[in-house]
Amino acid sequence: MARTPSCDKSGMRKGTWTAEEDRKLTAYVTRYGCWNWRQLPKFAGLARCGKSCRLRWLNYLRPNIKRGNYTQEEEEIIIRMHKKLGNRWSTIAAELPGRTDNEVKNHWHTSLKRRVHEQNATTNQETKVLNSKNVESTSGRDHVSKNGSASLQVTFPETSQFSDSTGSLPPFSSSSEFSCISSELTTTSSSIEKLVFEDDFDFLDAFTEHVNENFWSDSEKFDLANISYTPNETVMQIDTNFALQNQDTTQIFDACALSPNQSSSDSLVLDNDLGSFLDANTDPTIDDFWRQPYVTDTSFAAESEYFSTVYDAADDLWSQSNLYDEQHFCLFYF
DNA sequence: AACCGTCACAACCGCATGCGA
DNA sequence: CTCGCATGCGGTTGTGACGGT
Repeated sequence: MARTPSCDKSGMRKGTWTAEEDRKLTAYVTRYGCWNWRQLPKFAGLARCGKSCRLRWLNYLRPNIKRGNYTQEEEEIIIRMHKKLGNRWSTIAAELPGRTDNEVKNHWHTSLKRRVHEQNATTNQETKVLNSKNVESTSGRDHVSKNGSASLQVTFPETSQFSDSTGSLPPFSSSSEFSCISSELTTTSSSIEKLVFEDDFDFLDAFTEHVNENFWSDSEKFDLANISYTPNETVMQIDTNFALQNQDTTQIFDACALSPNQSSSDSLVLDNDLGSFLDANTDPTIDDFWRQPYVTDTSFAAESEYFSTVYDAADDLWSQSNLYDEQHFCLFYF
């Protein structure tokens, strides 16, 4: 599940992220945003490449990441969209709030792919059986039990799915077959008539929207009660225009508090001077995190032309805005 | 207890794409 | 238009967990 930490040629760490690294990355990104992934690890005190930081943030540390087992609805969406789009994992993941493309991809490869394959195999086999029975029987009574009940198995073409026009059927069957049992074959026939064949899984769209609508407001799944966060919006930007235009969206929560930080790995992160910015703010509380004066060793920053530019921009922003008050957090507070 | 195969998933890698200079 | 950089995306790999023998 985890990789053994190692270093590449340039001294960058690779492999499993430690709790300490997670803490540093989370603290930095939630405070300063992902303004430049390549430069970010240097300022965050991480001996990681920017790519690794980005991946770790997007796939694990980012707020509102949904973890744990997939619901049946989620799996149905994945199957439906994969059938429609193929391996476009990011697009598929976009339909599943809180799930990452990496997670969806893994889940597909580890369980859904095989399941779909088995279903298709079953479907093909049943198609053959049904075809042979059709040849043998002219009555259409496929299965008639001793008590008189009839079972009609309908195999759908691979590119089609069914829906119930009455809405009484579940949106998707866990099996590729639909079995309808009735005491009267005529009843069976009328049930079949209710089926609406479609070229795709469009019948699931409404269901999908239903899930999406309720997902973010379900405070029992996530502690969102006091969080104002737009999922598709970068939390913080070192961009004065952005910040000034988005003051209403700048309330933020302390992602440190939400960070899993549950890795059992030993803390192997390489300490360096660049990480010292965190030392003054270890274990901040949700209430006071953004109001704490930001004390850091900026001695290294003077050597960085980029950071100087950022500093100037922040200073300019500071003089123009009132971001640092009870309602908003402070982008920079030196 | 030791070995082995499989599973789950975090993380890496390389290529594609977008964008600004 | 071209180039270089940053980021996004999908394929693949590595590793711990776990169950079976």
